[in-house]
Amino acid sequence: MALLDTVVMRGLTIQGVLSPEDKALLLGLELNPRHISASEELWQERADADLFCVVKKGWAYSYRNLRNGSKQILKFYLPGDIIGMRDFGFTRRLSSAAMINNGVIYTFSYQQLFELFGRSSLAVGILATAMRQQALLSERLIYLGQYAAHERLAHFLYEIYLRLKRIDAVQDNSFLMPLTQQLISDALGMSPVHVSRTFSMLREEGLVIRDRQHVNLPDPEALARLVEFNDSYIDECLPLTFSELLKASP
Amino acid sequence: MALLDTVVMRGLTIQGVLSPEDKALLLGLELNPRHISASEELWQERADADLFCVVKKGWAYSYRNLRNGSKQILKFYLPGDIIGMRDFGFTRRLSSAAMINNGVIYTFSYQQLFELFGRSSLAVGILATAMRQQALLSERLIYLGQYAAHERLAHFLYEIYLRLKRIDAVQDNSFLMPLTQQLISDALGMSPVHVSRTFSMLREEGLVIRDRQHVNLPDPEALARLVEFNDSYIDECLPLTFSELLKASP
DNA sequence: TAAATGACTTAACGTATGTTATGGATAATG
DNA sequence: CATTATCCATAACATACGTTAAGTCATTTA
Repeated sequence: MALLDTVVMRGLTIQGVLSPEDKALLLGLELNPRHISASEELWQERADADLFCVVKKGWAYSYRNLRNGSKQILKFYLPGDIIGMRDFGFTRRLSSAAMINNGVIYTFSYQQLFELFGRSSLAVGILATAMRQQALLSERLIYLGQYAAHERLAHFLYEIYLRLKRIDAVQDNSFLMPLTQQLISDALGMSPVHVSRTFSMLREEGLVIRDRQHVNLPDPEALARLVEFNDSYIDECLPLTFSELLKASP
Repeated sequence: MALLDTVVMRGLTIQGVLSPEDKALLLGLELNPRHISASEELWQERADADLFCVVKKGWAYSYRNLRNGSKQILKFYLPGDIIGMRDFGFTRRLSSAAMINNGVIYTFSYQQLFELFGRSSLAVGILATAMRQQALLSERLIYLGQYAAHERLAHFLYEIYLRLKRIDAVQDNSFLMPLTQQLISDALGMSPVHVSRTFSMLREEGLVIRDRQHVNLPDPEALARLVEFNDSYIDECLPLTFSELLKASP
């Protein structure tokens, strides 16, 4: 019932691509229906990520509480939607989730999902990559939604800095960034003129020194303090539980 | 070399969870290095989605051109990043992609990715679900970045409308939406007061009638025309090529 | 029934950001 | 070398949106 009710599984079923064994697998999953009352939390940010749910009844949403007191909602979940796939491939939740009104959900452990993959480490790795990309995207969404121009630009530069550092393209806190201010403005949802203004601001505060494509961050940690940087989404390792499972399998 | 260079594969390798066969599989992939010059396009929105790439050298970006002449950049790609996973599970590209400076990429067909999954239809289905979720998120990012309040709200309402229609929760263009304006404001990145103002605007234009949780869209198509609604990301079927492949396999 | 609470509307005012314009520096082109 | 285009900085002005506040209506609680 439950997992088969979800949108994609329905798509697969309709097209007849699910083998009888696959269907049996899905139908054989343990069903744990939970009744949740309005505004009750399913989990909090940073909690252990070990399960996902299918909404049977009611609306839910996932969100991030921000330092400045505001919050950004990432998604509303309607009946049939899957909550919590986002965190597959991470050890901890990247966002909180809560019911909006009274409802019913079915929960499934990541381990069950894992077994659906036939313990193929490649498939798991690819899904985890995809989820990490999504985490980057979510982070940008949060910044577009909730922060002012200078915070968005600071966050952007710090993200680029971290990603370049991972591939050894940063030396002495300097790196090459082949982007025009026009491109940056198209990414951050602001006008090119305001990107220029904002760069000037950051320069005056001694946070960013830039000459054409050469960018220097005199004090990256100061930038990181200015923005609310969630470094967990950069982390590149699969949860330990996964590697244990994979190693244990034939 | 190429796929193994990517971030997650590196993670898997380090943790020793990739079996020798998996590694052989990855190493055995055909390598098609392509030299791409600055600002050359990799593909355009709505082109056939049949491959993804790994960036070896240079920067690239994916973006959407919008009706109002602006564009929203979804992501910058640095060496080691994978471009084009986003569209796995769709028949056509949801966004364009282009190089920023001169560079080199390796291309892989979705078919190759497909075979890495051992043709497990479940694994493919789950990845496709995940990619569809990501598409929804991208769409929201685009709206947060580029559109004014009334367009964001209109887009939001139309998305909810479509999603509810799919689960038969719309009757006579009316549905129940258990959201406060506070929640909507947290989702759309605007103040609750401005959500109210914007609802008034849409009401005066005869686009949205609302009484508490009851929402009526007298003319959904008019709403859809107001916003630039990309309905391809709602479509729930796997590309036909995939189901053919799956059916053909044992 | 009265009081209190929460959701919403509308108004007044302030501000961050968009828009348009101009000039200067650098790079590309003939 | 001259010319042209591109990128960037800064200024003046316009506006969409945030903030604060006050008032209405419905719902809950006493």
